[in-house]
Amino acid sequence: MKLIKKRNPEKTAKTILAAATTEFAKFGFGGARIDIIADRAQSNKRLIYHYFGSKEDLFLAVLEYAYSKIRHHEANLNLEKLSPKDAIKKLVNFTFNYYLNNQDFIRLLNSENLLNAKHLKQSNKILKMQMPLLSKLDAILIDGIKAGVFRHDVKAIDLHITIAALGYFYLSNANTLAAVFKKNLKSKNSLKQRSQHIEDVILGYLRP
Amino acid sequence: MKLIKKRNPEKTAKTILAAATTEFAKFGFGGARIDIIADRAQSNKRLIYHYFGSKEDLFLAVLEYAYSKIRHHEANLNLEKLSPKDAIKKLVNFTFNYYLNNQDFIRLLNSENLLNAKHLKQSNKILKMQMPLLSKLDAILIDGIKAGVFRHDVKAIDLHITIAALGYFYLSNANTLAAVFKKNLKSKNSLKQRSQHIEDVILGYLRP
DNA sequence: ACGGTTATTAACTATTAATTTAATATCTAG
DNA sequence: CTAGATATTAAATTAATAGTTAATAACCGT
Repeated sequence: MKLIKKRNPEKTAKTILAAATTEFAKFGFGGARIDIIADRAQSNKRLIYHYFGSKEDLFLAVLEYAYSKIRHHEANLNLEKLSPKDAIKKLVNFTFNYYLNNQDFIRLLNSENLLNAKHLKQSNKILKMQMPLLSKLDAILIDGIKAGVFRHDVKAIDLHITIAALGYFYLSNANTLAAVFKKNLKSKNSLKQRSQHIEDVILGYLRP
Repeated sequence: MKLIKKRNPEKTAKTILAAATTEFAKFGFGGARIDIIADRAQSNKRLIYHYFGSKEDLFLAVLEYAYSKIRHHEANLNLEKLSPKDAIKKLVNFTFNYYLNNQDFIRLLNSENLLNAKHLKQSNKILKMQMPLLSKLDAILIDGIKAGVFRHDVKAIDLHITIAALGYFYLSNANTLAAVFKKNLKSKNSLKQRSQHIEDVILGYLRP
């Protein structure tokens, strides 16, 4: 008689998703191994197919969950309560720190971009997630422009991408940059400096 | 009697390197197929091992060659002849356009970063390549600060990374951003706007 | 308490792909 | 002109690995 665990479908699926996140982040879509995900989840390969269908569908589930997490955090920043300048400062610092503390997210996105976002393109959940932040940012910029503290030609989507770029690139390319500059970009000191530089760039740019 | 091509070792190696660049850029290190590289180079799998040793060594050769190309272009910009502001403008626009016209380079770097730069870290050629541009940029900044057209707290390495980040991230993540924003970021118009925005950000930031 | 549904397990399969072996042809130095 | 070195080719090898099959156990409504 074989030993079979007590059933717990939801927990099993969640554990698989978490193990898959780690594995995909470490090795990318192609490099990730279904066997390893199953082992790490203390589960069975067959269950991955049972719950998620295929390696590709599993990867999409991982991506969707990763996006939902960052959007959720962003939604809780309460930027509305702050002055335009403080709101931008808070958003900029949050963004850098989120990437820093969730480098799995960066690696998942890099892997997906290498695949031309073929999984995300199929997702209908993703589309709706992004809009809230973008319109919030738009409102902040309008306020700031009216108050005369921001330059007039700034667009929300441009700024959003730029804020992301400044931290994301630094972290996602830290390894090649380190090889090229022979400098450890992830030391506490380097990170603090980068964070300050990013704030300076965004606020410096926004000056009227 | 089998037909065997006339010998041409140098051309063979070069052709393999070019085919490998395309293949690695398209599919990343893990996704690239030695068979396909051999076919595309109208060559033979065995020759890849003959000339390059292994898939990993081939990838490193591809990376080193890709870096040497961009550094070579940068070296020919003749920034010294321009005013500090014009020099920065030229560098910023060159950088974006180079990435735009050489997206293989971006994809190679993304793939290498997903592998924690394990190949580049072994390279001794790479180290020496980067320094010329960085010291040139440093000279430009010092001039600009003296002339009172640049802010006093700007550091060459920070600015260099930031200039790279603004274009690189936009292009490397264009596919996921497009999925999320439902917008084609690679249309002629979007690219022109982005290019202008990047210039605005850098020059806006640099104001004293 | 039992029968259908769903969760779980282990073992199998078919395929793919990096690397090697071994055979043959071309080149080049003396 | 010939022998050793190098370039080229085709085919074999070996190791992984995504996905499947089939068997069994737990759950749950009635």
